[in-house]
Amino acid sequence: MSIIFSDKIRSLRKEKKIPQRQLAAVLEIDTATYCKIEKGDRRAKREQVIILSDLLQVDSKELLRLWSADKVYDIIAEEEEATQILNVVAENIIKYKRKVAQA
Amino acid sequence: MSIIFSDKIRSLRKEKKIPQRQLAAVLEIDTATYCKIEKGDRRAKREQVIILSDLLQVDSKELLRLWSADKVYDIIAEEEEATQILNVVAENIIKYKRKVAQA
DNA sequence: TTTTGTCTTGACATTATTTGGCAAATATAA
DNA sequence: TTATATTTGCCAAATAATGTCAAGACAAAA
Repeated sequence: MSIIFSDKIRSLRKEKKIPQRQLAAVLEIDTATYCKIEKGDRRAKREQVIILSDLLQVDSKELLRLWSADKVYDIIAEEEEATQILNVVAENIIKYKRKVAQA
Repeated sequence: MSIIFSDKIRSLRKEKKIPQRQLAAVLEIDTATYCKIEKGDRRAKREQVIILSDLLQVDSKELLRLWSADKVYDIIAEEEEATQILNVVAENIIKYKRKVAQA
């Protein structure tokens, strides 16, 4: 798994000197589970990311961006044409936006 | 589900006037399953994409690119910051490449 | 309209993947 | 050492994805 997201929350947590236990408690999950999230072994849930952004005092949009990026990265990391794939996606997002604008 | 990939194979198939039944046979799946792949209800497997590129006489790299793009699109389509997410991913790909180059 | 072949859909069982917790192990700090 | 924090392996439960069957829809031709 990728570490784009997990690296970020780990460094933020250490910065603020909060133990995993404490964040895990608020998220209502086991410490072990939280640990795995921070190591990139488990994926946080969307709502958890939002709660975390609050606890770690960081913009939730930024954290969600990294969280999504992580998922994308996992898909294309092994592909040789990773960058081209991103281009294809970008094109299609634009295409879709046009469609929506028309409607 | 997204249609970046499915639209492509559908138009190629129609161009060549091949019935779904025939492609399904080579892929050793049910016609219904193939239909769903072409409608974007089911995901083709990697090997199936390669077989398809052969049957449809198209570069397998191109088809795989669309196939991957589809998966990525599904993840970020609902996100408001879709484009920014792609940027984050692109940055991290570059970062990783640097690391590999160093090693 | 009926027939024929093609395509599509929904429901379902099967399989694969992901999840969270527990307990034990390891690391770090006091 | 003792206490606290983090990590790991393993399991069961939950969730998601897959493929098939059977039935329906659709289109072209007879």
